[in-house]
Amino acid sequence: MPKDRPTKGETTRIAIEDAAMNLFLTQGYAATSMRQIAEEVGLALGGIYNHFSSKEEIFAGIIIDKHPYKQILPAILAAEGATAEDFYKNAAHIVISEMGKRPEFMNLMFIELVEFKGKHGAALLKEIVPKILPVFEKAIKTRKNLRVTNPALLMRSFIGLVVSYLMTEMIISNSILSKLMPKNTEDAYVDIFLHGILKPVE
Amino acid sequence: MPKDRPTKGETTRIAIEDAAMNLFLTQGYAATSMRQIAEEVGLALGGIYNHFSSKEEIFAGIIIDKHPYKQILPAILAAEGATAEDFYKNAAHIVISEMGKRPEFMNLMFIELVEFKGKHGAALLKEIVPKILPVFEKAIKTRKNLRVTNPALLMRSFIGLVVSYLMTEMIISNSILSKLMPKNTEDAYVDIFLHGILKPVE
DNA sequence: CAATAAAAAACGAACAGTCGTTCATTTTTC
DNA sequence: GAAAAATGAACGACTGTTCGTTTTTTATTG
Repeated sequence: MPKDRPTKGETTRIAIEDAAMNLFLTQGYAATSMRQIAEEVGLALGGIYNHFSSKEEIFAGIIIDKHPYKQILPAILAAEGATAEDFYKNAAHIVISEMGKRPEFMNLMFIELVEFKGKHGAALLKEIVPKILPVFEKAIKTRKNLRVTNPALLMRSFIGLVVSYLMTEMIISNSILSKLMPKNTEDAYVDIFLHGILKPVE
Repeated sequence: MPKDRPTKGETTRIAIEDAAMNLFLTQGYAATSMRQIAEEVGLALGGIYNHFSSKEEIFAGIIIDKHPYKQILPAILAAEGATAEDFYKNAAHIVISEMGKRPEFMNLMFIELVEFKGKHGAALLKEIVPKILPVFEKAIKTRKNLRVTNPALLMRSFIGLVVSYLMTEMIISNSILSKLMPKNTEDAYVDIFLHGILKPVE
């Protein structure tokens, strides 16, 4: 059954989200006006309100529809076959590199936290968690060399690894600290997650 | 020599920063107006501009003057005497607990990233890094059981640990994931930093 | 201690915009 | 021909900043 071609309304709705996202990312949420969004889409100001009932609703739509986890998730699942060490190493590199390609999305999530205190982020998690958690559950069951056996904790620390790497990268990149960093910081950072900062007892 | 009592201007300047900080934290930066700040201080709108030349300058002043690292730093330095493992465990708990007492400051740094793309954060790092980096340098020199021997990397991953814990805590606290978390997540999280997620090879 | 002059601080009105949202009306799509 | 989409004007309110003026504070004299 061939998919119906999208209606005019659906096309416009997507165009509004695209334009608004670019403006939010480059200028911030509060600094972006509905007039700017309308102009970018090629619409009169009032026309937007046929598709979204408010500025906040546009933002919420973007968070759900445009988050890169939709591209990242299949890549993580494909990395599942290797050893536990390789799996986490590969998965971490995939996520960091995919998110690194779209550093704006970190900004989008920060905007979410600052402007809406996590309201829309919780909705996103509700969608993502059930899809990702089983990956960690399975990894724990099939791999015997994991110290961490709680799936939620493992997942949280994995997300924490990625978030903290990307966030410190953002903070540090303009500062004096970047000169002090070793090359291959990403590898070293992932390695700390895998092996910790301590030598094993001898 | 007794310290001169503060001048009227200094007192007012601090009052403005206090009022503005509370408003920025509860309402966000963009949503807070100069009129609100003035009213909170008990000042006419124009009076603020005798102390700060712009809204952004107020924010920059807050970042420098009010950041809790001034309270946290001495506590970290006091934890220096123990073993490497104890030191990082204690230090992490201190920072997490001190920052946890003021979760608003995470928000303040997010606002900084979103609104000013790290501009004022870099100024803060310039002040903090020279004070903290020696702690990690000394720890590496005097403790032999550290796998990580680059001070900047060790410091970054330590900051990353704290940031990622606090941030995932913020994100998760309203979501379904919080129900799945084990008790003592903070301990377990710090433990992953210390020992990694993998068992040592046997 | 008291009178002073200069500097700092506070006032309050005004400027020149921008903002999100609404709505009756017309046009386009289905 | 009914429903959806687009129009464009209007509303009422709020924005950061400036500036001439008045008041208060501060430091220096007698």
